[in-house]
Amino acid sequence: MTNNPYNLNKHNSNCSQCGLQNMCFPKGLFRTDIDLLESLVTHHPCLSKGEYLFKAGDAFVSLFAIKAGLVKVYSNVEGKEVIHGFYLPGDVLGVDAIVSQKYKFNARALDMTSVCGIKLSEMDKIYQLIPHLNNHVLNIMSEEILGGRLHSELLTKKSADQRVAYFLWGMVERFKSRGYHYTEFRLSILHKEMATYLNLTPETVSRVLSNFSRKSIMTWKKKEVLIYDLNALEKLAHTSID
Amino acid sequence: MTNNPYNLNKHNSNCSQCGLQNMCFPKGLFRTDIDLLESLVTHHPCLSKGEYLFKAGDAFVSLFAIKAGLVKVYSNVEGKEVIHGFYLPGDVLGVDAIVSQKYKFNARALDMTSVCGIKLSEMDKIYQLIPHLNNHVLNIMSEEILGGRLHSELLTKKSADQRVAYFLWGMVERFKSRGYHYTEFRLSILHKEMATYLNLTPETVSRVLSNFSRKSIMTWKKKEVLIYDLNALEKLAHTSID
DNA sequence: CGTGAGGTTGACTTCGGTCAACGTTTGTGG
DNA sequence: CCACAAACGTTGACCGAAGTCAACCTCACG
Repeated sequence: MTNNPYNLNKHNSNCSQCGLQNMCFPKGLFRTDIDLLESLVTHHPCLSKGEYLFKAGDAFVSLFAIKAGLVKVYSNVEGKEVIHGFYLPGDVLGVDAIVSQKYKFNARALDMTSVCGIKLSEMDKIYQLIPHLNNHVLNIMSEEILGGRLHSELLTKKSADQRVAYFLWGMVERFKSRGYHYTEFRLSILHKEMATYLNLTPETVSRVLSNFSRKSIMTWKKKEVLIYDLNALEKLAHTSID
Repeated sequence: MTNNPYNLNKHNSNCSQCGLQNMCFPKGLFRTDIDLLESLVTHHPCLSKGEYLFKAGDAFVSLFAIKAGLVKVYSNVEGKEVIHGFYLPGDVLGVDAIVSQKYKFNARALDMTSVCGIKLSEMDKIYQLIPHLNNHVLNIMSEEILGGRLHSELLTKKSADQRVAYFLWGMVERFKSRGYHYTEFRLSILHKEMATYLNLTPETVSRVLSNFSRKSIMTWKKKEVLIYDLNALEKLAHTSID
C-alpha cells in the first residue's frame, strides 16, 4: 500500500506497466497484446500545478492515464467554471474526444501530476489488433456516462450537507479501491473547486465542513483530509433529504 | 418532411432501414455490412404510454433505436425521480448497458412508441465483422457523455427561465435537424417531467411558461408546442445569468 | 356527467447565495 | 529567511430565487 498517491518518487516509473494496470480492467490483456500496447504508450514530463493536460478545442492526441497527481476536467459557461470531474491515479481521461477527435473540455493538473498517454489516433487498426482494448475503451466511456448521471442525481436531489458528504465519501471509496490510505489522505482540491463541482459556494462548503468538524466526522485542513467517522459520512451521503 | 414524428401510420415500417438510418452517422455502412446488421435488428410491438422499454437491473438485450414516439430515461433516488434524458425518433438508447450487460436506468414510453432493437449481445464478434459498427457505438456513447455534461451545465449555471428556454430551444433544434416541423410540434412530455429534468417544480415551470406566453415567445398547451419567437428563445437560452 | 390527474396562481418559507470583513496560508523576490 | 501580496478560507448578516403549501381550475376519459 502506497502511503501517498501524490508521491512521485515512490511510484513505479515503468510507464507501460502503469498503462497496463489501468487498461487491464475488466478483462486482462493477453501477453501478446502487451508489446503492441507498449508501442502506443507515450511518456510525458510531469505537469506542475495549474498546467493544462489539454484544452477544449485541442486536437485529440491520446487518452491519458494518471500515474500520480490529480486532474480536473471542466468547461467554462459564460465565464463561470463547471467542473465535470476529478481524475485520480489509475483514472483514464479523454475518451469523450475519441469520436470528434477534439477535446471538448479543459483538463488541468491540480498538483504535481504524472501521466502516460495512450495513442489511439488510429483506432480502427488498433481494434483489429487488440480487440480487448476496445472493451476497455467502452468500459471507460460507460463509467463516464454513469458518473455523469450520478453527478446529476447529486446536483438535483441532495442538500449541501449531503453533497459534501457524498463527495468526500466517494473520494474515500476511490482511494480505498485503489489500495491507498483512505482515512487520511492528501487532497489537492481547493474547497472552492469542490464547491464548483457540487454547485455550491465556497462559503457554504466552509460552513458544512465546520459543521462536520464540530461533529467529529472529519476535517480537511491544508489539503489533508482526516476521516474520523466514515459511517456517519456514508449515512449522511445516502440518507433521504426528508 | 413528416408532419408529425408521433404519427406511426406515416412512418416507414421497414425496421432495418430505420436502424440503418440511425446507425449510419457519422460514416455510412458499406452495403456488405447491411445484411449482417439486418440480422441483428429485431422488431418490437408498439409500446403504449407508460410501458417500460427496460427497467434498471434488467439484463442487457439490445440497443433500441426509436422509430416513432418518445422515451424518457430516468432513475429513482430516494423515491424521487431523476430524468436523465428524453429520446426522440432517430435516437438510440441503451449504450450505457453494453459493458455491464445490465440496464442501469429505467426507460419508459411517454406516448405510443415504436422501436427496433439492435442485438449487441455478442459484441466481440460483431466488431470484427463490422468494424464500422463499433464507431457508431462509440459515437453514441460520446454523445451521451457530452449530453450529460451539457445537462450539468444547464443545472448548475442557468436560472429557471434559462433552463426552460434552453430545453425548448434544444427540442426545436432536434426536430429541425431531423427534418420535422419545428415551430409547431406535439410534445408528449408533462410539464411535471420537464420540471424534473430541469430540477424545477411544476409550479415554477408553469410560471415560466405563463411568462413566455405573455411575452408571445411560445405556448405549450395540451402537448402542442407553438414557437412564435425562436430568436427570443435562443437568446434567453444562451444569455448570461447576470 | 364526475372524477382524478395535471396545470395555474398566490402567499409564504427556506436554503443556500451574496456581500462584507477578517483571518490564514502560500509563494515569490529581495 | 523574512516580508508582503495575493489567493484562499471563515464567519456573520442579510437577501432572493425557487420551493412549498393550498386553493382552485381544466380537461381527458371512464
